[in-house]
Amino acid sequence: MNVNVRFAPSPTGTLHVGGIRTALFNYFFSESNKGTFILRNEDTDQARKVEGSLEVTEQSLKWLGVSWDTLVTQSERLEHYKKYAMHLVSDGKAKEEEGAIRFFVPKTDKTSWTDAIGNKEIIFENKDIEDFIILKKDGFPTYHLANVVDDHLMEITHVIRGEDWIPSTPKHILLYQAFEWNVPIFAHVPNVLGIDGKKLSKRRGAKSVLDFKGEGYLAEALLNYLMLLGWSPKDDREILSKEEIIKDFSLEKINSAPAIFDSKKLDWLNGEYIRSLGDKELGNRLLEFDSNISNIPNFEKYLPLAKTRMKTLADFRLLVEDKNVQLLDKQRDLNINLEKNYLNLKQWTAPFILPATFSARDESGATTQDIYTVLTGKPSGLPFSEKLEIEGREKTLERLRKQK
RNA sequence: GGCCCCAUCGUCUAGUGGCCUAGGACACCAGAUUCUCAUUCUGGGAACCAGGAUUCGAAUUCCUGUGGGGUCACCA
Repeated sequence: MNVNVRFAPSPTGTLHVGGIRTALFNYFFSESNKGTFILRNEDTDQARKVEGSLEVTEQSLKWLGVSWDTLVTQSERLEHYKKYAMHLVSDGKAKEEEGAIRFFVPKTDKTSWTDAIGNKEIIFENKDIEDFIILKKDGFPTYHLANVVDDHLMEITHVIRGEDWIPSTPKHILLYQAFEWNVPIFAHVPNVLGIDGKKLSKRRGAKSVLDFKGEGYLAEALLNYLMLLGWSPKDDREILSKEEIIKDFSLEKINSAPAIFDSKKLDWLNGEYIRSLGDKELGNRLLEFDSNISNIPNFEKYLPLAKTRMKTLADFRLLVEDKNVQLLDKQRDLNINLEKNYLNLKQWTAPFILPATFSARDESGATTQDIYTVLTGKPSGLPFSEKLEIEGREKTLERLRKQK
């Protein structure tokens, strides 16, 4: 199958996860059919344009490992839109109106198409569709015109976009028919909803893709999670690499119902990906995420201990760093006993630290959680014997003395 | 409100007339392992929106209702 697809964001803000999922569907559809993938910057709205939006989109895509074949910008293609708009005018299908050009919808008949999502026919009565502007008086095209002209010129075979475009699809089809062009296949993918059940939007606090990066999510985990939202492989697999998705991807397997974004499952997946990383690789990812982590002495030694306890890369620092708290009486006793036992310890290694710590605990009538509180300021954390071995005797004793 | 889309456990989903007393995953609960917390392992509760119709048989097909969502710009 010959496949050409495009992802066409407008540069009016940062790309959130709903938008990126549409990009992902385009990308994987193109990849699995060895097609081409165009990134099209739809900057035809002068007023709403936000500087830097395209760059953020590119960064987001790159971070996720999504590549595109060409980048085109609509504001550089104004003459095309104008030319085709004038065609319509001279054919009597559109008319100049106060400096703008309006397309006339034939009010009889119906317009329909078979949508690839759910393989269903969607029908609109033409009388319900209003005449619409195709070229604005500032000389820029509206989405409808620019989209149809570009999709035709770029030989787009499959238009994969959000389902909020369904109501304007008949307008686009009417335009294709007016130009006597072939109509591409439409695949309207359901929206991603927030926990409130409403469409994700920046206004309602939808996070951008780069926000997830900043919070310590792994690109492959986010990508995996997003693909599971509304799409599923043939079997029960949940953890899928890019290659596996490319192998399995098809439009037919996209669900026709909207999906709610559930961060709990993302957290789980991210943890799974973190645990699957080798220590060295995890260390590199941590440094990329936060270069200050290199200031933690022997930070790489904590990796095997922290790995099973992390949901995001940001958790590492939280796990390793200690806190200061006010001790209870029995914890104060424990503190004293620990200092005594540690001073006399023959060897500062985990197998020695462990029994010495427990005997101090028993002498002071404390609990194991008290040990963690005294040693780290937190009721739980990395296994103390190994953690203390890494930190060294001096640092440990210093803490015990200070909080006496 | 008009038009359009959608409807399986709390969430993501499998399921395209009999394999379904509905499967998997997350989350949740319980137990095991464990130096805490996690990880890991085992087990558990949890769903076909409602009502009609078609059929020997319906989660799967068709109607109606209800609910949710989207869209109604010289914005995309």
